[in-house]
Amino acid sequence: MSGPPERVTIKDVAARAGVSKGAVSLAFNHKPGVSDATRERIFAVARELGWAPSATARSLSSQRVDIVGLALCRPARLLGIEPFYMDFISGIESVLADRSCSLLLRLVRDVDEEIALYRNWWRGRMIAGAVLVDFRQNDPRVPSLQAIGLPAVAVGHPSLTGSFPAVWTDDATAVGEAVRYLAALGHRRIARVGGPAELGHSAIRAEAFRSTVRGLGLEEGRQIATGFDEKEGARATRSLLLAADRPTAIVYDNDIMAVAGAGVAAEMGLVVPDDLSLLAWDDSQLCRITHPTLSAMSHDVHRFGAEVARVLFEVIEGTHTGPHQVPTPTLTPRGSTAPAPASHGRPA
Amino acid sequence: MSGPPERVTIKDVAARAGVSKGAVSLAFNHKPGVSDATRERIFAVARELGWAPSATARSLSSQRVDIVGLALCRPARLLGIEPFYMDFISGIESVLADRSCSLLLRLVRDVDEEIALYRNWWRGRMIAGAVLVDFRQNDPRVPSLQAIGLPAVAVGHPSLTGSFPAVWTDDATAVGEAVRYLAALGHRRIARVGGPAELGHSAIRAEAFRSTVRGLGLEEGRQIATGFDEKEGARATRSLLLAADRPTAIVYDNDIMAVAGAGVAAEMGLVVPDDLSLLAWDDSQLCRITHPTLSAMSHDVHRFGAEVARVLFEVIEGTHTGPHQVPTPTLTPRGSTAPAPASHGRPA
DNA sequence: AGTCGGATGTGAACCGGTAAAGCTCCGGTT
DNA sequence: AACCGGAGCTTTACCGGTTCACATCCGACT
Repeated sequence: MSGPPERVTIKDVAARAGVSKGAVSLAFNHKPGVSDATRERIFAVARELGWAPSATARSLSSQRVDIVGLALCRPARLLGIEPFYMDFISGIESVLADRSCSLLLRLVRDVDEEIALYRNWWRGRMIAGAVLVDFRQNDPRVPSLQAIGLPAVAVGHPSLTGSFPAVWTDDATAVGEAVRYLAALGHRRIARVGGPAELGHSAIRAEAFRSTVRGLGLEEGRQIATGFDEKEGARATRSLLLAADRPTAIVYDNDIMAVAGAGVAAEMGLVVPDDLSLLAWDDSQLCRITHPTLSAMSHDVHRFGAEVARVLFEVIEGTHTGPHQVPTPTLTPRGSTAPAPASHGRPA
Repeated sequence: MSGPPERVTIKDVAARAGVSKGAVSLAFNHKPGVSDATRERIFAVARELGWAPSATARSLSSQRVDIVGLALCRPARLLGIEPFYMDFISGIESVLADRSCSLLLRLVRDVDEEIALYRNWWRGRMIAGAVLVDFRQNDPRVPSLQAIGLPAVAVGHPSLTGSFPAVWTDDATAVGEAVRYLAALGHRRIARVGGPAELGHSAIRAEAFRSTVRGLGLEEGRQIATGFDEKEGARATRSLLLAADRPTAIVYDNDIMAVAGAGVAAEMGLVVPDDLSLLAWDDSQLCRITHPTLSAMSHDVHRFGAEVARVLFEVIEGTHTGPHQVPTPTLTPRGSTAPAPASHGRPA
């Protein structure tokens, strides 16, 4: 009956409005060269026919694309639960939407797959640029992607991101603040459950933790590197709490592990925060649904994403200036941190 | 120095390989018409020059796109924390990746924006099809998107999705199972904290809950509709537990609200599961990081997403057959459900 | 010897836009 | 009267692929 869809093109609009394709193009791109009357007429016809310019054709001829790419490389299981990314993505989107640009998302298994993907996307002119996350030390993406000239913004400390423009938070300072806060509460044995050792920011935080602890003259705090998920967070916590000289406070590298840690504490009969203080990172709703609520190093992740997107556009347009630091995470005390228990208290 | 990027095109490859554009195209699409020797040579040159066909140009001429769209309409705050979507998306991706197809993601504020977005994407030939989620009763997307002929697969009960092919889980049966399980544990006053009333599956679950409770001769169970987030989940739980005849078991419509509910119970001095049983929905890691762990109606969300993607391809290719039901969520008992407390137990 | 047919390619048209040059009026200058 | 400049369009040449009708060559068959 209706046969193939027979979709309407610029030619149909032009014919119906009694003008040339060029005129329609000018009108739709809000360029001078057509009178207001004609412009109106063209729009009316377009509306009537239900026409919108083909993004494909448009970007073929204009050599511009309004899609940016994001590849996420953590295991799906983990991505699902970590609130960080969705919030981050929504921040990116908030900026993209203004420029009616869209986000191409792909979950990949490893860095090689990620590099191959970006290469295909870029060479295939599918994306105008990309957002790179989860930098490791000597990240292989830096040379590979720089070689193909992919415009990209890197989320991570400038020391890790090569010549890609970086957007980052000052994790070192934040870790310092966290430790000083706990020390002020009288804690002298503080541990840290960190992310994977290869991840660049893990190393930065670990080093900051070590130096702050030392600077304050606290006991050398144990640090455990994990895979960022709840299982490893629980295991690390258990290991810390079973040690003879168990810590009175633990700092976590994300909120999932902190929640899991709270579960372990409960399971071992320790009362949070009386017996043990817990401090999460990447504050999200997750920290507020538990009982007690979790103190955290908060972070406006949405805004972070938005800033990343803004910088990406600068890169794409070639107007990029310097590196961009976004506000340092700040401490949000809630129910999971309290003065150290008396027996472990600060010596007079 | 290097001037503009000067990206390599099919013409460069053809010239270098000493053949015509057409030959290169044939070779790259694995079509007959070029000898093996020539094909090899072309591939070698392409590799040498770092060329990949432009997706833009390719889809302009072939009239096909390898991108599918997904618009998510819940508030970002909520999306971030709800593990469901990331898991769902990763399931979709697992199928898309095989066909080297990508996912275009956008977060929207409301249904109108969503409709406008899909319309633009489709008319602009940006996507080959779309995944529609969160159906409401008399969903406005059904007429609007059907009118523009968007190929799409609907996630939701067929009674809600109009003529869009549906992929759904049998929520009614699952709710029945949940209630029967609790009844078997001796609970006679069971409540339910549901999602937004407008959402189609909320209505379906509510009705199934009502009829199962009635069928088993239990007390009429209170049901509260919420906005799906942790605040409302907590509030609803509080309201249920403060009532004179408080329930001995509560069924939640997702896992976030269940976790929040557990927090409220703790805050009110009720011990889960001794005083109160809780049952979550959309089982995710979240249910395993709390203490006690949450019993839940589990659901292979990843596989669900994969099935959705498969059906979408059928729709796009016009080979779609019947509606697709994926396995009904099954009960996964954990630490948050137990026999009803004696004082509320089943009468002899 | 003549022809048929498959394998291997070529060339040009086309997809649906954009961009830049060109053409036409038309009022205002010189 | 000849000239100019700008507003308002039209024409035309791309963009980088795909596709299809048509050339060419070569061995085989009658």
